[in-house]
Amino acid sequence: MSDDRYPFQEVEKRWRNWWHENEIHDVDLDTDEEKCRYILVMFSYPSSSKLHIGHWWNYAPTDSYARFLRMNGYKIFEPMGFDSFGLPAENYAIKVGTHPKQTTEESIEFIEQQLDEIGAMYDWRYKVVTSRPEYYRWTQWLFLKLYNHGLAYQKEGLINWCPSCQTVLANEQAEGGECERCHSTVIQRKMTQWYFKVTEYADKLLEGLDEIDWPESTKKRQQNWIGRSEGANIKFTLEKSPDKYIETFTTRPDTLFGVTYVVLAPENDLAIECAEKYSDTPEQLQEVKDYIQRSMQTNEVERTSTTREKTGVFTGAYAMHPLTGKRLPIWVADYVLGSYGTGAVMAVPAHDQRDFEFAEKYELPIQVVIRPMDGLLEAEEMREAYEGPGIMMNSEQFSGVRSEDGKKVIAEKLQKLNLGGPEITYRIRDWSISRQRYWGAPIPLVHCEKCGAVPVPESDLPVLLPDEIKEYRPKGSSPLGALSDWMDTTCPKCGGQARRDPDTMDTYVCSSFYHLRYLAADDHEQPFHAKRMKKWLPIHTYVGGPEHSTGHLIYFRFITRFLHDIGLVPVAEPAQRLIHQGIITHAGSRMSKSKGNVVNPDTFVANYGSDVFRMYLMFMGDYSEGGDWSDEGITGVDRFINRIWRLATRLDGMNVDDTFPVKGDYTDDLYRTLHRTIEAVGSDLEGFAFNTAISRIMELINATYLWIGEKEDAATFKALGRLLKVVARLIAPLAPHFGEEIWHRLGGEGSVFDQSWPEYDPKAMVAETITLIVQVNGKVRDRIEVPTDADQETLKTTALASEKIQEMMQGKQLRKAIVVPGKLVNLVIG
RNA sequence: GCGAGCAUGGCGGAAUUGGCAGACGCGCAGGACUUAGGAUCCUGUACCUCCGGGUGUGAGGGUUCGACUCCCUCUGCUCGCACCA
Repeated sequence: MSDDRYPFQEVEKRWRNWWHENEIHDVDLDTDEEKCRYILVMFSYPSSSKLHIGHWWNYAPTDSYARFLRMNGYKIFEPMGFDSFGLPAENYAIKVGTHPKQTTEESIEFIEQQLDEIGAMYDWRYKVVTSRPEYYRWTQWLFLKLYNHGLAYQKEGLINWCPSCQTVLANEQAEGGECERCHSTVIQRKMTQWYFKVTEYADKLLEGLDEIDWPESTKKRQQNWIGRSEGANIKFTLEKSPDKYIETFTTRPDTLFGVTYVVLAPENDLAIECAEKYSDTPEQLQEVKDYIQRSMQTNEVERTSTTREKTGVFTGAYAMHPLTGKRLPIWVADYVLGSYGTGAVMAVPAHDQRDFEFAEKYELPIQVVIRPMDGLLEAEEMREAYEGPGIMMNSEQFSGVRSEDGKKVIAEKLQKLNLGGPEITYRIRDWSISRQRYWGAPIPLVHCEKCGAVPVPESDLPVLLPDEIKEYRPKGSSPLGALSDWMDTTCPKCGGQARRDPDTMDTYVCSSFYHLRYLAADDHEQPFHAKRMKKWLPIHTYVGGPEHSTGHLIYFRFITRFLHDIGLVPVAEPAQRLIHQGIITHAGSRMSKSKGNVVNPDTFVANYGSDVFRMYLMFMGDYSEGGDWSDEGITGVDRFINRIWRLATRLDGMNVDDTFPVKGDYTDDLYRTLHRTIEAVGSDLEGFAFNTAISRIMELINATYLWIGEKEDAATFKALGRLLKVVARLIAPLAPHFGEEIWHRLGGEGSVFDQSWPEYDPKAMVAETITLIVQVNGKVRDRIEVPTDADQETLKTTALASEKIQEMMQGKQLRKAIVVPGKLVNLVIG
């Protein structure tokens, strides 16, 4: 390593210390400043003590963006904290055989140091750590608020159970029937659990999507996840017990006359009841029981596979058609889900493919009631269901009505008969939040024999998670349940004997309000800080992975809206703009230990420095698309930094004034490039286009090298110094230590991050001449220098006057000339 | 199965939204400096070529004076959703 190399080790350490000592990153949350922006990146969970490349990819560019805004005159709040409760932290503790509190606190300390190495502007005075009592006190407070507003409730129901993690999972954590953490197959279990009524907010969450600047794909995913369906609720009374009925939900009430049977989900308790009490053929009971037993054991993935052949059994009972009174056999089949709608459907084989397949298999009748607008439909000739719109037929007085209108009319008719009516159903389920694990916020509730479930009074919060626990490993029920000292308590209502709720809360509860808590992290008296929220919310830009689209990003919108509705938070939507980071691959595939292609940031930070490492990450590709890591590629950024370094060190000992570069001191070309670069870097950074921002600065430096050549005179150096002072500001957000170093080396006063972003002059970006492209029949044939302000006619005649063009025109006719001012002339000849 | 996105040199990737394809970087080649160069600086680098030019943005077609960009068909990859009634 030669002497003139940029000494990043010393420089980076020096500036980090200087920033800390001079409180450069401290933000005054109570400022009166108007221009304030809250920039947030999703916090990390300390599952070990090392930052991986994904963390860098997430945090460094976000920080660069925040620094850029700061230089544009904004006060920036860019906090960081730790999502330290939950499975990753706990599993790590179990792996190393140490108490989770200890491993978590140690990890946090290490990670904090490593985060510091990134050189981000975090103001650690506003750190949140979700596993500390001063934080989870408010997690519990939130639970009580939801409880008091009727949005937290307890019920027995089927839940997702991960046999390996030994805990309940929310639907969002068990997508595809797999545990989000360990990828074990999730099984269904009946348990009593606490739920938050996110379903109550389904419509509000959908509507809110229109107001926010989030990726369309993410909005779509949330829409699908919430899954709003408009339709009707229809009741089918039981033949043998007319006061009882089966409730179904359908989006196609217009097909009601085509119902030929009714299907119950195996989970529906009516199934056994029908077979037991209302069956014509009671001997089938055992068969029904066996079927239900079997399908309950089938796992979710298998059961919901679309390719699987449908199965079912007849219960022996019949229901009555609400309008015709016809007898309809009641079946049990597992293609009907217990968790959606009412857990029962009216089957219309002619107009629903699933019912069609089932009817074919079990030889149930197919009744056509909708015909296409311009055709006929015969049941005997059908190969598949007709699911399109059309005209109602075989539907008594409704025949001839268009199916779209029929939906409404039928639903209204049923409402009059008190046999149903219009209904909206959602796919989203209430959020189950009880976890049978140790490392989480205890649910602030006690169970009293006399009074039932009683919330812990707010003044008694936090309900501390006991440290003294021998066995915190999961065992199927909460480890806290075995701590009788902790479990036994008195009822806050009657003072009698009571037991605590042994479960802890899902960590998504912790992260559902952390963005609000950051703003009051120094305040231990109240959960939120009204004045600061008014100033700083909503989050201007929120950065995190797309994998949180239907988890955290729904919960944190839900909780923010809830708190807004009860008047505690000034905004309904937490984040105005959302940006997803892409995935960093290596050698073309995702990094994983098993593939052995994991890139360790520490190695590269040690060899090239934090700035070069973060800048190469940003240079690799589009932020939202990610990029492919290359061990060789990083040398390009390293060279680039050193090229600037060598220019700057030429000026050592020289006094550089603060004058902005003056036109005549450079070649016109370089001067123009300077202004163009300032403009482009600014707009690129605003749009998170770090890769092109960096390449622009590279171009400027390349042009500077060509301009300076061997020149060493004082005037040139003076001009170079002024130019580099602009470069220092341009590069500072991307390479903070380096930017600060260059700034000071050139005699800059104060932190470079307190300087204003350089201004460009639009006039200076325009050259006096442009290269006119002359095309013949769409192909480039000549390039001519012309004055920038030449009018269309001049451009045309200039093009026609070209020798090359004259040659090509020999014996041909000019048919048309398209002139694009400032760009090209296309001559159509033939 | 349904839906979305993507496909550009040896490689990572640009392209002001219909107007010079390949910016910037890696790699490679040549030159300069040098005891030396795996440092640095400069030049070149899509492909073919009879040196006139011709061909090129996954494949095929279309719209247009003009298409990486818009439309249709197909192929491949990535990611969602997946019996939601």
